[in-house]
Amino acid sequence: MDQKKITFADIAKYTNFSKTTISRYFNDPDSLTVKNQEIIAQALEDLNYQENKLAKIFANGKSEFVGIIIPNLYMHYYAEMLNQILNTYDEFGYKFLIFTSKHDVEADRKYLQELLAYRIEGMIILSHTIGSQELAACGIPIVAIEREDAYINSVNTDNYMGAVQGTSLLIKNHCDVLIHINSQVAENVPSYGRIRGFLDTCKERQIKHELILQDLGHSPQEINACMQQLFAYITHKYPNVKKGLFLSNDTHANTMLNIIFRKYGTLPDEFRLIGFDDSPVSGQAILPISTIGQQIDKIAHEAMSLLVTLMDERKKRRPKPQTALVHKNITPVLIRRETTD
Amino acid sequence: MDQKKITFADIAKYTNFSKTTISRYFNDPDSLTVKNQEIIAQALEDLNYQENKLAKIFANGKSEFVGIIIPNLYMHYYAEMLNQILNTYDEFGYKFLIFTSKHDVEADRKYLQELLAYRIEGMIILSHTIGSQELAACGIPIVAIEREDAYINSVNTDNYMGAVQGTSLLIKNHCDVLIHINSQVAENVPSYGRIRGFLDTCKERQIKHELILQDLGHSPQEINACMQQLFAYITHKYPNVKKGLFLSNDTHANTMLNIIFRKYGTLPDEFRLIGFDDSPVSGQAILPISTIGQQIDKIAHEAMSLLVTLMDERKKRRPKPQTALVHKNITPVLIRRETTD
DNA sequence: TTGTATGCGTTATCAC
DNA sequence: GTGATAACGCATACAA
Repeated sequence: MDQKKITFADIAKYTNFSKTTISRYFNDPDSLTVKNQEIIAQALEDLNYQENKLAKIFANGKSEFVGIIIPNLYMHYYAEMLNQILNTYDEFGYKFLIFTSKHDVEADRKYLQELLAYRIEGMIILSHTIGSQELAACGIPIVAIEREDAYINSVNTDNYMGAVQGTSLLIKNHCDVLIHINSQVAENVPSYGRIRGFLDTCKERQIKHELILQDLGHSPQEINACMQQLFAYITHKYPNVKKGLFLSNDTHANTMLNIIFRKYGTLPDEFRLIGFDDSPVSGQAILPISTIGQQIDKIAHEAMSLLVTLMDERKKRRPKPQTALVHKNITPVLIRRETTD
Repeated sequence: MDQKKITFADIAKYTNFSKTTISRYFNDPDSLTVKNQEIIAQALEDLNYQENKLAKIFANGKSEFVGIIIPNLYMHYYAEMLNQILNTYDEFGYKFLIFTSKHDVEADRKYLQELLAYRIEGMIILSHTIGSQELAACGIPIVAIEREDAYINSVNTDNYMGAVQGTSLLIKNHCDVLIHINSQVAENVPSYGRIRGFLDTCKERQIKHELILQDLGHSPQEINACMQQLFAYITHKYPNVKKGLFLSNDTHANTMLNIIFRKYGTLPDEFRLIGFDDSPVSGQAILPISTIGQQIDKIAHEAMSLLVTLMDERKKRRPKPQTALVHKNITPVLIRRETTD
């Protein structure tokens, strides 16, 4: 097909310029006469030149690569986040080298080394395995999204505010008792804010509430079994009162809704329900589920924007080392659908 | 943090070997004495060496990059496919450079050029915008997944077989009339096989059927409106007979199921329903939906496996140009859940 | 088993 | 405005 690639040397020979001039044509065209620009442009056409970014990177040290380590793409949240991050290419021009975490620190460390070997200029991390202190030691700008971030920058959903909004809505719906169902999240993870937001709001408003923290299973079957059991527990413990259920995410909310709906053929007034994430399932449920919508597009953009700032600083002749960490919060939006009034 | 990077030259100086020997330590360690291996290993530790793959790639011309152009990550099918492709890293070692298509030929051409500039060794394409003839002209191995593939290799779901299985199940369920609802897919796209499979099976089994091909909308609202209208049409046209509905995908099937379920509080015996894809929504529906499961993991693995074979061939001293295109089909699996007997 | 010399395709630093 | 030359960090003949 195409034999050996055309290089600046070929173009230089063809045009009787030097390689330097060809290089300048690409990096500082105005330093050439218009006429010579045209000559070179024509030569590029004639020889069918294809630029070699690897050589360019190698020569100037700017890889324009950003590394990503993300837990999986099975969960819509992560898939959409990656989607939005990839979309920043058109604005910032950085390419992404992506690894999915195997929830195994050693494997992730290997991926990290591989990324570093490719001279990534910065990194966005969503995986939880490697501690932020270890990450900070890499010596490149790093931005975390929804994970422990004690020693690195981060952009997160304002989980606390989201929980306050959701809890407040359930209170406005005149629920007698509020129940928050979640798994046992660590306190240093941003999403722990959902629990704090729920508790604070309930206490402040002096409303009866219960916090249920337990393993909710991983497979659909396990989740279903858990929700089934929790439904039995809740209906037995709180009969004849209006129950406001705040689930940790939309998948759990949907599972719970299905259990209730199958039993009553509707969502009885006795139950109000709210999820978290605004994932597709919340809108496609048998009854569209009210939820807290994370602004994934904004989070992705803020993360890349912050990262680009940090990477740019590092490219300067006398880069100031980053002094204070940045932890940015993005406010979520309450989405009222049919499982709340 | 870390000043300038350690290179082979530094290690060579430190150990009194030559750069060549250091290089060999990495690429052919057995050619060194065990003792010298240890000396170098120690030096690597002492100096905290970090390998530079960019330099390596540049020197030997093997980028170990595979390019991907994929429509989006919003649809679960694409997200999971990308997930599975990324997972092949552990087996094949290729890194991926990924772009999401903007459904704009010019934008996609730009991405393609960018990928080529990074000297990708091969490419997996799921985007539809660029014709396969143009892609074939790139001069690198390319494997298509579920798109027009006249001039390039491909790995696809056996859509025809999937449709045959689904249609047969509906027939086995004693449906009086079979209805396939799909959008107007082009005949040169693999998923058109679903339509052929449906029609052929119905004709062969001499069963009453109807093929509904129309724009089904893109937003959840549009889809819901379409399904609502189709439901009215179907119930009016086929009253008092058992209707077997074969929807083009699980999202559509779920929307239709919700409409039926909200109306009757159950899925009446008069309706049997089957979707396509085995996406999460099919299992999380108010009634778990029967569906045709695409073996995304297998497709991804086959695609990479094929691509690796082609890329390897090209690295040989006298590579044979690929003679015949490979078009591989992966059989889907029928998943019987609660919307069929 | 180890070393020398050269090449990979750009950019960067000086010259002119 | 343009050119010669030296990096950049590693791989690979070819020697020894």
